[in-house]
Amino acid sequence: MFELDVRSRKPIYEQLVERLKELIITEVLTADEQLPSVRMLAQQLTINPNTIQKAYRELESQGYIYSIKGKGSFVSAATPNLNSEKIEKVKNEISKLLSEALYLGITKNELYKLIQEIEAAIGGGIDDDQNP
Amino acid sequence: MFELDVRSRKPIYEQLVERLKELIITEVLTADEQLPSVRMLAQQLTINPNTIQKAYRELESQGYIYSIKGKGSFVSAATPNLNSEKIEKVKNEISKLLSEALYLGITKNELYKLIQEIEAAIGGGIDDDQNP
Amino acid sequence: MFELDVRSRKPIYEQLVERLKELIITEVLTADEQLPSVRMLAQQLTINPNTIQKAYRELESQGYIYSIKGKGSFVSAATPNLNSEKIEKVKNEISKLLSEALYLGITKNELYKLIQEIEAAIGGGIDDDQNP
Amino acid sequence: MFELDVRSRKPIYEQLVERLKELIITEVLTADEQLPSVRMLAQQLTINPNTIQKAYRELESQGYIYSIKGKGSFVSAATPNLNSEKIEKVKNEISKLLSEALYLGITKNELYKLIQEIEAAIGGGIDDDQNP
DNA sequence: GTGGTCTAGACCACA
DNA sequence: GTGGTCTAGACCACT
Repeated sequence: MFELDVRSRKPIYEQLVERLKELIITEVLTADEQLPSVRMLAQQLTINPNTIQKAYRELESQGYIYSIKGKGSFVSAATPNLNSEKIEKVKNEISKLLSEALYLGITKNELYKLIQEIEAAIGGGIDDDQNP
Repeated sequence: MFELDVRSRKPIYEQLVERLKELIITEVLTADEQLPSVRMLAQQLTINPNTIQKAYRELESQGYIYSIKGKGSFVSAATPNLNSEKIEKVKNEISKLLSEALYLGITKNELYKLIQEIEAAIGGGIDDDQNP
Repeated sequence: MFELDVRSRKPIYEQLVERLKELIITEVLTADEQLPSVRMLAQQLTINPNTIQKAYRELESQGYIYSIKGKGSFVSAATPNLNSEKIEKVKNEISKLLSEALYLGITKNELYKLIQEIEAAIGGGIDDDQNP
Repeated sequence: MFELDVRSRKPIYEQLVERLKELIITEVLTADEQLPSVRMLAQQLTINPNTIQKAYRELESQGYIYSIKGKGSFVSAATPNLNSEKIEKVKNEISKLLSEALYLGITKNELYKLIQEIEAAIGGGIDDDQNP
């Protein structure tokens, strides 16, 4: 479920954050569902509990999960901390990657298809703007 | 020409790599054009020459530029290291960002518009599949 | 009557303390009124009795309630542990929060309004210096 | 400059965050000023560097400072990450404290005076809404 | 049992 | 030199 690459340049805790975000966004993990405990996950992945906690803390500050002392960590319901600043940042990142993609020879059609696929993967559970 | 943000979390050498990629992709820097020398650029940007060199090395390994000992660094002709592996990687990154964007509430239409804009900025120079 | 947010970072017992203080301050709970028993409240809120007890102990040590063995817990008559030390502490906390508020862009007028509102909610029962 | 209470219930790193916020808000530390390095401060306060870093990281995620690998940590220019959600939260905290203050016998006038003082301490450097 | 804090000490990446 | 990541292990607070 969590494939970590300990050799990667990307820090382990960031990989964890990414992976968990993904699971939350695709609703594999649903609202208020309990996440594996810090210690258990640490044992399972054979990494240090502190590293897990760092990931969980980051996810919490980004609004994806919430942690309660003595009880555990849980998935937040929908919308994370969304301020327009963050949205701009994401758009900007996408722009850069898209232009690189086009330069590398990925066609517009492929990109459109990509969006469709992603929407299909997520959209299922949520009412989207498909019926304006 | 090179606006570096010393406050950014992103390492300066990475910013340089990104910016130069951008200039190459948008064909502001054209094939076989000579890049400013490491020393000159370092002096101009008042940053450490090692940092410039690291950026150039990175661009070379990604296939965007090539260096000739004793002469300098030059822009590669179009298509950099075009292995399918890299394309997959970029697609993957885009997927992640797109799904996060949708989760954050950015609409499909906005994403389509983004693609259009980017294509407009680049498109002229590259043959795309716009007329299938 | 007691709306606890199990998702909050704030420990449940602290939420209880806060809520009970509020009820006492706004005189919903009046002097010498009996508080619900630890067990009843625990059952009603479906939380651990130890948690309730911890809250009651805290309120007692702060002078808001008093407990009589074998009889129960009761609201103290007005003025809790009114030592100047505590007043200084509260003032200090307020100062910090106010300066952060101003820094975040909340205007003085908003703060004044806040004070007015709170006084309106409480004021009736306490003699204030509103007519100097 | 930094008076830490290692015995306090409040975690050391939180005390640090508070204190640094205070220094930034009151403009003792000004925009783009360099903070003491993680290691230096750790040595000076005789606490573990990780603890300092935790504080710095928290301040960064709240938008008060920014850190650059290899260079140091610096005070952000003015406005931190201000979303309306956070403002509401601060207002709420203030409300609670104010009502407790009034209950403890602090008068409205004292509170007004407190606001004036704080404004004086901060306002000096910034143009406030005193001239509408 | 849960999460959270802190330390000591190692090693990496950046400038 | 700077910040950043990670580990091993201790101890605390909450339920």
